[in-house]
Amino acid sequence: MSKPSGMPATGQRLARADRERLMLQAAGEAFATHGFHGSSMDQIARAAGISKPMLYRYFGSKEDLYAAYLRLAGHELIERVRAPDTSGQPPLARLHAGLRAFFAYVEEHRAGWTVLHGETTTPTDAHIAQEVDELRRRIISMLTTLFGDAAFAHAFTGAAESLATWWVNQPQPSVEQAATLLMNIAEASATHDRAT
Amino acid sequence: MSKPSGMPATGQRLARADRERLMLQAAGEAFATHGFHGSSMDQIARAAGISKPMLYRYFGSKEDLYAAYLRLAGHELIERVRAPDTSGQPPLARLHAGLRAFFAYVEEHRAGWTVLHGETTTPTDAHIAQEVDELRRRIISMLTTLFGDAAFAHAFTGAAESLATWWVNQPQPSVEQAATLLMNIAEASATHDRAT
Amino acid sequence: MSKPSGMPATGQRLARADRERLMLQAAGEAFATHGFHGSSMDQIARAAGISKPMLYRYFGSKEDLYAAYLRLAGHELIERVRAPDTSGQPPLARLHAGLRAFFAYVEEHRAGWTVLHGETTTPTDAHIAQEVDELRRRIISMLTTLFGDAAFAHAFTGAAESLATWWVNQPQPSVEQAATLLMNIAEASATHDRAT
Amino acid sequence: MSKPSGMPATGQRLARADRERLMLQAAGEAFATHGFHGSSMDQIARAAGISKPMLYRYFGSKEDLYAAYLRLAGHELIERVRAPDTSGQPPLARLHAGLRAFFAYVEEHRAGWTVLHGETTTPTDAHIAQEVDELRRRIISMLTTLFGDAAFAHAFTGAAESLATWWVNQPQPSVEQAATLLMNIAEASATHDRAT
DNA sequence: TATGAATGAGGCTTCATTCAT
DNA sequence: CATGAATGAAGCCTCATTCAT
Repeated sequence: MSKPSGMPATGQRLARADRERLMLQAAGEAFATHGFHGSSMDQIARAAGISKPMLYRYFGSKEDLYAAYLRLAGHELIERVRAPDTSGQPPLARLHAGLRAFFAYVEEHRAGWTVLHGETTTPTDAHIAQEVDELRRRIISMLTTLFGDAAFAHAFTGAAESLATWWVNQPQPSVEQAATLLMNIAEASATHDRAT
Repeated sequence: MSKPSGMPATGQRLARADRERLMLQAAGEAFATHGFHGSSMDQIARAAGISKPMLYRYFGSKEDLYAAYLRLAGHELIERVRAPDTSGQPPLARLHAGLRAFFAYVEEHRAGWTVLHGETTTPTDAHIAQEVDELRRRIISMLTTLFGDAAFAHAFTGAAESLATWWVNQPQPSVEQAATLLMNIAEASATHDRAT
Repeated sequence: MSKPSGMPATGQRLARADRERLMLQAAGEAFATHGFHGSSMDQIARAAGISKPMLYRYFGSKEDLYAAYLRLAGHELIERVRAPDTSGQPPLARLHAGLRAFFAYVEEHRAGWTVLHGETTTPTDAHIAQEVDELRRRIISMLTTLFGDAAFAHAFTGAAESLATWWVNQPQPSVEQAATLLMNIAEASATHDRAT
Repeated sequence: MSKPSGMPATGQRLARADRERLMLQAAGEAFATHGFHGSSMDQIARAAGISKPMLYRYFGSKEDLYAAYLRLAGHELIERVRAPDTSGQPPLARLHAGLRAFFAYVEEHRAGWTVLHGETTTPTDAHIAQEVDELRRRIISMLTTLFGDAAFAHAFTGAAESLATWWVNQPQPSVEQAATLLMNIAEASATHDRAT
């Protein structure tokens, strides 16, 4: 019952939360690397160091496991983007902070981003696609308000996504540079629009 | 073997090219709708109105069929983008023409675009991913030359892709508007850069 | 390779009907011996000398295979009982003929009878139970008309079933004796009832 | 271990016998409702309000649990049939009493009867089948002695079983009527036989 | 004692792929 | 050339059974 302190049991018994985290991480890695269909429950279980039935006990089915991972990644991304306290700052400053947070998330959770992004373009499950779409829509909706143009919001989002995916594989990715690049687009367009 | 001219035989014998086109179209439709793993050779064969062994005789394997479709779509896209004779015009005018051609392609070949775009983010096969990447790289490389900035080129490409995917599902998509939006970004950024 | 004559191909290719018959026979043997849950599709396929996917191509699922076998057995039983031309004969004579036919069927198709009888008392599938029940109900309904007593009809049916199941395992089962025994019950009861 | 008297402890500790009874009842309900294969140890444990390892500690395995329940039901049935003191009465009077007791048992222990009857036709386990057969054989043997005809004894037993199973689902089942019906068969046959 | 947590083994099902006609 | 028929391999999922607390 009592454990040394702070650390999960060394044996096979882990606290539910720890186990779950482990499984999700293994699953995420697999999904990001081989895609949903390319990952087998056997592989994932082995990678997580547990047996298949555990996956089913915790998540119910392969699709549910996928959904759980996607939801986790989505929440983490949102958490991250929301974290910086930008209340009271002008819109573009808030955008800048959001972009920095976004790129930071992508850098730290490459698997999460890969799966999220993949789901955006090649939905695996209708039920899930909706949820991911919802996430993306929320972001785009915010940008639409900011820019006053839905089409531009979509373009801008795509720019961020594409840039993130490429940039994270660069030798020396710098969050600041990526964010700044997008800020330039945002500002320039704003200026341009006003000018036109 | 070869037929006199123009019209295919009325019987079962179709010119190899015609038959191939048929299969590829059916395959593309399936891949775009259900994804690679969601499409079975049985379905595709039935949709193409031929038997499964035919598919194998013509394409060798499911992955090769997929690759063939991808290559076809890629070629058509490139053809399209290259078609307008813009020699002698200034770079931005050429870009504008290219964007118009790109959006026109997406509008006309939704399946092709869906598969191409999907493959961009969720590679099905390492071997194939490379080829699609090659295609994308060529485009991005052109843009890099044009803009003088690889990162911006990636962002711009993502903007175009994302915009295309969203825009093609709009009630009244207008090629001109979409192209113009992106031109604004390109010009604004150019201006902005110079200003900064 | 070459076939004697009049006989289906000795190789792997059999006419659909022949194959189907073979599979059903193997399945019936298995179901009768180990029950539905005790029989695996692997076993059945092996016993039928074919591969598992064939079973699925022909029958769709394990339950459907079971249903198909049950239906076949049921039809054969009914065919058999209906076969003797007893039109114009008195009811008891017709009953006698029916009983003879029933026992003959049980003797010749032990597996079929075992599965049919088993399904009567321990339904495997609700959907199927209904069908088998329907069969039994038809028989009981006829007997009810004949005897003018539903309860007696049920008792009589049970007597026949139980007798059949036991009798078929006797060293020298004689259809005639079994049928006669039941006729005695039928006649005696009729007599008795009238007397009471 | 043993508790002072009469009432079980209020805590978790139940007398072994009580606990066992509880488990067997839950198991019987499950087996009667979903069959042997349709009942999972998880379900049974949950229904009994205890944990799975308890089931294993008490009964060893699923089959043993099943066997235990079958044995219990068998014993209860026999107890019941033997209970009426019919010593010194004529054989048919004893038969009548036995039938009444049998139908009463079926009415009160539907689950027990369902499982017993099911096992008669679709044996779950060879080892168990033998035991149930033994039970049935004892009854049939008695009847054989009574009627002087093994075949008739089997038929009669089947009649009783079938009648019982049907009759217990009737709106107003009456033990007396069911028993009387079978007595008629018995007497009539006796009369008939003598007459023939 | 009593249990939540964990697993080995096996079953159903589906494909991509290939014979044999 | 064209195809219906056939299969090996693999994946998802469940369950009886057992640790380790």
